[in-house]
Amino acid sequence: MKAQELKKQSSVERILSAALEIFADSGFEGARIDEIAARAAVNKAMIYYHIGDKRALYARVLHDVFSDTATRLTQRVARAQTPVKKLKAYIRSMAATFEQHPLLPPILMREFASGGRNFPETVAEDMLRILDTVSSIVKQGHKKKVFIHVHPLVLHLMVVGTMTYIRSTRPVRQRLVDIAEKEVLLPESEDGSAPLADVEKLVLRAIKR
Amino acid sequence: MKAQELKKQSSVERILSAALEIFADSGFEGARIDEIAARAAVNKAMIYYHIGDKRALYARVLHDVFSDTATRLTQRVARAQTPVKKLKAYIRSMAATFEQHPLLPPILMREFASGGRNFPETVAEDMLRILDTVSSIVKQGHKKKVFIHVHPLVLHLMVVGTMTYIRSTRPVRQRLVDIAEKEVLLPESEDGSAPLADVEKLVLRAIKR
DNA sequence: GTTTAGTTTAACTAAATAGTTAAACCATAG
DNA sequence: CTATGGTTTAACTATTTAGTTAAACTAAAC
Repeated sequence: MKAQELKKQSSVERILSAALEIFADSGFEGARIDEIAARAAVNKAMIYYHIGDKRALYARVLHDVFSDTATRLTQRVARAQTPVKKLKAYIRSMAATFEQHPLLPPILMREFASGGRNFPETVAEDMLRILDTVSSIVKQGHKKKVFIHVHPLVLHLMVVGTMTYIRSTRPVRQRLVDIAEKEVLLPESEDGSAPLADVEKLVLRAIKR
Repeated sequence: MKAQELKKQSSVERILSAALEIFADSGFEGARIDEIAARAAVNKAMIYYHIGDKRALYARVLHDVFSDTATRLTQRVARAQTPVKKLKAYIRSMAATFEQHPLLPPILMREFASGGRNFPETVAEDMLRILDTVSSIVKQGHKKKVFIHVHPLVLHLMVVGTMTYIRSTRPVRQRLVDIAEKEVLLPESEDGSAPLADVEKLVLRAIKR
């Protein structure tokens, strides 16, 4: 690859990385283009030159973060044989997504709080595919008398809600520790994975017959 | 009460109500003082005169919304006798809070996404009291061999996460319906309460021995 | 009717903000 | 070395935004 292309790619990657962090931290409206440029160590005109305006930048960031989430989840679930295994595959796939994109939870939360008005269309379609998958798992499991009857949406929101809250509330909880020494932090090395094992265990117990 | 005081109170109430809606919809940074004033049908200088700057307004709104949440929850739980009844009391009290303050979920989600940097100190203290209560319920239940061992924080985030997601994702889900006729809306009359019955049932099943 | 204190307003200020532009710079081709 | 196209930059523009102020208005006290 030409040095010039590498140079461009480096700039674009730094811009996207900085944008993701700042959109996650401040939301679309609260994010400042100058701040993104400063964090990417580029002149802000480069953002407009390489990517586009603020909204185009945001859409690009969301696209990158959501990229293949639904596809990977549905494929992983398809490979599992039994409803219980499918459910575990679904939960683990969601957990892997958040593991790979730790800044996704705050972005999801803000978008949900805003009615998803900044979501690209592809993200909406991906959500439908994921819900279809969850619906299929739950219905199969109920049919085989392995799961109780549960609304797939409630189950999905329980899984996503719990995982994103565990991840996103950590700074707030750290603040609580500064107020009073309390069990509000989960073990450091586990905030990414072990609580998600808890989530899997609790969810399975919730719906298994 | 004097007519002048009534007039003032009316203005202040309209300002606070408009501010709550707009802070819920756009967050602290995304909210516009001119928009809040327009919605309250007041000149924006009145906001500064009666309440203060943007941050003071936000703190006031949060204070009003969080008002007594922790107190009412701890009192309600204290009145229950058994761990199972205490757990139900806790879940129902959270549900009642969100029922009474439907704009609280999006505000909570944004604040958590922002590390709670705009939370007043009293809110942080209230969260600790709530977590203490949940911890006590879970420990008593485990001691009496009614509940499995579960980290109280994970349980609490599961309850709050599920409830706030159910409430806050409704506009996004409505948009999904516009894309494809799918079961992504919960029954209209139930979006406030029946899913919360589901949450109670699922949570109980998750941790009961 | 006058005075007073509180409420409300139009107009304003200073700073912040997204976005643009012409020019400088740089790597590559010839 | 020169020309070219792409990248980067400093400076800029227009608009938005939070916050302020002096004056007008209003209700109540005297």
